[in-house]
Amino acid sequence: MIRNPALREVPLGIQQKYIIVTCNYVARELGVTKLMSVSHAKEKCPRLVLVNGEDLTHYREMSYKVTELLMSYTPLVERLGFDENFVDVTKMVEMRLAETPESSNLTFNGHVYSHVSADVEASDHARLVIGSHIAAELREAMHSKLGLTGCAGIATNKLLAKLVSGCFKPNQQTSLLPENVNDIIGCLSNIRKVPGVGHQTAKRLQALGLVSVEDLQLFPLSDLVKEFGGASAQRLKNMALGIDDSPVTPTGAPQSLSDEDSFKKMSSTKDVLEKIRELLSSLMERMHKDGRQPQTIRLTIRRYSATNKWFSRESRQCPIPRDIGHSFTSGRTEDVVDQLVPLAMKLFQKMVDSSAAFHLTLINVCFSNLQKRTAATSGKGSITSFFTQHTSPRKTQSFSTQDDSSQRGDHFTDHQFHAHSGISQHSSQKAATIKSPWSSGAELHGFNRKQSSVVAVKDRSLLDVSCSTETSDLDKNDSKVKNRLPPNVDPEVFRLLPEEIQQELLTPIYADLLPITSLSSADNVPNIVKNKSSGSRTNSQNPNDMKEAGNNLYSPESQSPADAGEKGRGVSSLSFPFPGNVDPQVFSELPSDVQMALMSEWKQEKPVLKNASTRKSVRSSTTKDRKAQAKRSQENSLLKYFKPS
DNA sequence: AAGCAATAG
DNA sequence: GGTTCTATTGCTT
Repeated sequence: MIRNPALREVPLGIQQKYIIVTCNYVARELGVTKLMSVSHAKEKCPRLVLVNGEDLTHYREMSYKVTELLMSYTPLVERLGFDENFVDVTKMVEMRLAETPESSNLTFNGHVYSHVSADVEASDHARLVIGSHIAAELREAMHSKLGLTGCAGIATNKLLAKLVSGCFKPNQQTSLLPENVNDIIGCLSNIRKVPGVGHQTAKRLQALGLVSVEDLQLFPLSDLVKEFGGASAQRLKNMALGIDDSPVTPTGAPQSLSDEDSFKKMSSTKDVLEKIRELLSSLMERMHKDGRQPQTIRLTIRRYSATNKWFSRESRQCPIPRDIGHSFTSGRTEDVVDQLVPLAMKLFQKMVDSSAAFHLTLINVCFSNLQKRTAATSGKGSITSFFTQHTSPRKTQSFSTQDDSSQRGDHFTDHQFHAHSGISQHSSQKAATIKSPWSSGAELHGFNRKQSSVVAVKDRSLLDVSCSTETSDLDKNDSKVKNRLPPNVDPEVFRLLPEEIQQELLTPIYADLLPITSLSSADNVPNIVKNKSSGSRTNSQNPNDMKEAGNNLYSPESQSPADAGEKGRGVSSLSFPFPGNVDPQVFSELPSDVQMALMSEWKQEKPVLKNASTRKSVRSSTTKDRKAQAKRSQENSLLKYFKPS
């Protein structure tokens, strides 16, 4: 965050080690790009002002302030990195819709993908329109309360919200209509641009001859299954079609805190010890503010290798002994550090034979398995007290109401309008892939971050807001499955029934007698808005007026999936073990993605369902449990009853 | 539970 | 695609 307005007018670069991880627009105009080496940048722009961005403290803190601000509107906020958030605004949209008169002026706030927004018949997209208004409000709140600008994308699922968020860059927002889904995703020239498809996956796809999204859309699912297994294959295919039923899962407090440093060369045990002590000290300070206690410590290293195979990190971890854990609470952090250093050195020795020569290029120390402290001591408006408080009253909800997931978008801006006529597909794609830029706004700031974000600039943060809007049409296979359960049967109750009874309830014949739950009413599709903020803080903002945001959490409701699945095809031709307790008739009527998931499980490829509820873990359930729960409620607890015994 | 790969910003 | 500094999820043992 650049607090000094004067720096906004000067070419500025954020430096980490010998690299410019990001820079403002002024610098860009002078030829500086992200990830450029400092020496190269200086050649291009001798007057480039450099700011060290290795310490992420302020950036991280601002990042959480953004998430907290969004959570003051709804608990359904999922972080993606430090500068993006997905917000499921389905419920908010429904509430507003219920109280908006038929005749109100419905017009999109911001851009509408591939349309001139004023020309769109907004009444056909009431939910998305409301979602766009909410996104604008969230962006405005970020600006007025935190001094940040950013982008937002409003769509019916996370994948789409993210893709559309980058269409209009600095500080703007864009909504995606269901009829334009294929326009935004189908024309991506490279599959790599699809969120979730990284290098490795792209390589494997390329080996199959698939490069563009369209290639993937047209590729037979059965062939994809051979390469990736059922569950992954279906996920890939769905993504290529713009289908994403993953829920916006509240992130909550972080599950681990780590600190690392990279260097050209470290080859003495003494240096290693000093570095470990340094990393532990700063980590302890963070842990102290967090208020929780780690139960596990992990040390990671990266060794130099001539074969430029920078990759691979190696790590060793171990539990933190009880007694040390105790001094955590009361003790001064430096005392704890003194006790942890030898522990960490033991881990180091497990990986490196210090009697021989070694050459490290990075050391990372991580605290994980974070446990809440006993009530008395926590307190203070720390970040985590905010997140941990509501750990959960999340009740799983019943199927029939489905609300679901949303997506996100990014960009903030004050709205605008637009004019532009068709957005060129190509250019928009490009923007989308670049993604996270913080764009700085034109007027207020100037920082822009793009992909790698990291950084240093503390000010900026971003968020994605997702909201839901209309759904309609996609028939969701999920809905069909859900509909197999009598509407008045609570799924949680259902799963407690004896298996035979369950089977009976699921028998097609029986199912046909059941009333179809109301849902398919066309309007249940969720929308998602995603928001990204970019940041620079406007100048006179008072950074400390956040007070405790914490307490206004609403009790979360579970979400349900929103999108449609795709028509499955020849799943039955595959050979796989068919568990005896499964009725083939029932199986054949399941949506293809569910069939795939089950088959994967039977084949033990990719278990789709994780450990079912039987975990009585002592540890406070946090994000993970919440995710599992969200997923369960979304995936339909029916699946587990098909597991082979 | 430990370690690592993949993905992300 | 890699650079930096994180963080999460899901595999495999």
